[in-house]
Amino acid sequence: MNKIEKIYKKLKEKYGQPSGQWRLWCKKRKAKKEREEIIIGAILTQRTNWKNVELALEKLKKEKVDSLQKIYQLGAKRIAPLIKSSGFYKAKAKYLFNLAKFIIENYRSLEEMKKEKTEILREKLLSLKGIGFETADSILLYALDKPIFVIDEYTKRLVKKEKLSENFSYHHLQKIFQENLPKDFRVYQDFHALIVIDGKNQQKSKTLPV
DNA sequence: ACCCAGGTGGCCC
DNA sequence: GGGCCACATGGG
Repeated sequence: MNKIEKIYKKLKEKYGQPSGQWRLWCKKRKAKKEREEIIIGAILTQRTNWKNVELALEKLKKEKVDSLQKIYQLGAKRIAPLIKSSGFYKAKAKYLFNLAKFIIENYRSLEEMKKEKTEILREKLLSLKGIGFETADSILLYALDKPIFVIDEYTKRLVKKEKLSENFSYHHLQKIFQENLPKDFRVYQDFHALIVIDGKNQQKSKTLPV
């Protein structure tokens, strides 16, 4: 067992079977198992507290804007006021609309989208404005169950802490994780979820008085 | 009153 | 390839 796998095992022992915890942590997002909401959340959470994203998702739900189709119909201008709480809301409204438009016009549904080859899909997502590596990979992994490891701020902190690499470029870190783990989207989903849970846990203990 | 949060694009050198 | 800034809100 390599070092990466050991860390995965350790986190699993510490926090239990992750999917349950993950679901607990982002209840709203996973409870309904709405893949479209995962996609919407992936945009809204950019450089933003998850709490503020939740407020925006609730607002969208309240206004019955609960699908990519609806976002596509409404357009960016009408989406913007609904997602204010997530910050950068004018930009994010455009990004969301563009993404919804891309998916609806090219695939009509996520099931159809899923059939496209992962590498092609990734390229296409990355070509959209507002979708960078992390957002593209989050969509591929969590909304489409593609075996692509997501690198985010928490993952970088883990790499630093465990001294897994000196090179912190996105591509390099992604390569390290993917080469040292079975190519299984469930493993990637669970592991990344655990990294986030552990990261938030560390943050919390850091702010508490000693 | 500050400071931060699960990023991204545009511009500069 | 890397450094810096705008994008904006809600919570500690």
